[in-house]
Amino acid sequence: MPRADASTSTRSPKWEARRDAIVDTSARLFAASGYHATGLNELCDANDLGKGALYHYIGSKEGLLAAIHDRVMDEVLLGAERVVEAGGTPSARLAMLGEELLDVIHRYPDHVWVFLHEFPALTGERAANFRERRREYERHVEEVLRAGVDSGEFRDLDPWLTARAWLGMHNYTYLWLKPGQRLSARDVAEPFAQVFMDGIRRPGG
Amino acid sequence: MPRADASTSTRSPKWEARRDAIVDTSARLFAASGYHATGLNELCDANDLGKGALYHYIGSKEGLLAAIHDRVMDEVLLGAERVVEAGGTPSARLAMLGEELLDVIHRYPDHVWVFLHEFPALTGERAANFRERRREYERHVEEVLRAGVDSGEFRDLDPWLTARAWLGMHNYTYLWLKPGQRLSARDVAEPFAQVFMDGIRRPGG
DNA sequence: ATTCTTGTACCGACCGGTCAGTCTAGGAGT
DNA sequence: ACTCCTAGACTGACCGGTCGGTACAAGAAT
Repeated sequence: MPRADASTSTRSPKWEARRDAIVDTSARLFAASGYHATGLNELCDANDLGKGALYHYIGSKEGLLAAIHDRVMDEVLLGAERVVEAGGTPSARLAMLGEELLDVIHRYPDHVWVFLHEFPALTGERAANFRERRREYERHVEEVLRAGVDSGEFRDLDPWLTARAWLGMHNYTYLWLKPGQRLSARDVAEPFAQVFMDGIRRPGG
Repeated sequence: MPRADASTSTRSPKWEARRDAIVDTSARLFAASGYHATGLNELCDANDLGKGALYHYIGSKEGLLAAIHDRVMDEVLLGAERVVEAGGTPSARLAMLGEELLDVIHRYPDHVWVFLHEFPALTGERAANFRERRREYERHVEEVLRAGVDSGEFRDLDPWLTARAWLGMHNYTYLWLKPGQRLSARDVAEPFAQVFMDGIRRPGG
């Protein structure tokens, strides 16, 4: 639940800012060509840095990939926590969860693209950490669905399976939901919520 | 609409069969480690072939990737055509479309994984061909939704956006829908159809 | 004021290794 | 004898990553 590396940072704010910029720029390259297909030299060119300087900031290529993942997961889990704090009926919470998720996808299209395509490239502890945070988010969704079934607001559905349907519907927008396009995050979140909510509400509700 | 290379094949049936086997085996490797991360030598080992023999069948690494894509798209479009031939109400057609799609994902989990993760690695004509066939399938979905709106069976929704919701919900199952697991394609298709259909049906229908 | 010290930011040549793909030579089937 | 198929040595490019060293700014010591 805390941020990726939190307060253990021993670096200057300037260093952190530069690193963040590198992460963002690199996410764009990875999204455009893929993680393995993007070479260190391309990353250096795009960031206006030599290899030595780049490694001064990122440690390793996989560290850079992990930083991109962390950025997305930080935002997504923060959104989920806001939903928990806001409370409300299961329907309201599910709708807000959708808004928050689509907002992240809309604001970080490159990071999300990389995360959905390249997560298998993470290894060891980094892979385990990522999987755990992803599962944590999925549990939030399942929890809301379970609450709705228990309260009778939703019909008697399988929370796990229904969560997968919900996640697919929303995550898959990474292919076409981009800033500066026709549709905003809210333009999509609303009709999606309407379809999904009508689809799972108890008929007599 | 026709198969990928159709009758232009000048090769023997034995050659075709061997090639198909290579495509299937390689799809497994690509799905496990990624296209760029899987080397030619690994492909040779897995297929029990030297580099010369492998290239006799695949032409190039990207040709192999394209063959995996074609296999999926052949099946998916074939399913869509069966739906068109079967006819029926928009609801019935959409449900059948879902069954067919999940059946392909369930039967070709590796191919689908590769296709959803690595399609940006296709270049030139191969990329254009793939995009066209993908769009063709998406148009099938939009068409059914439009028909449902026109007939009054579905409420007045945006066919394009709703098709994306439907596609996401179904395609995203590639992450967990595998043969030999708890859930069959039909086990998933049915509840998915129920959620989606209730979500888009006209209230008074 | 001036030298010295320290640490951060940075460069790019260079390392061993691996990549996709080619080529030569020959075995197997007809 | 001819075609089809196959192995694996080989090529040149490129890979991720390291390393020796430079530039510079901020203190500290004189």
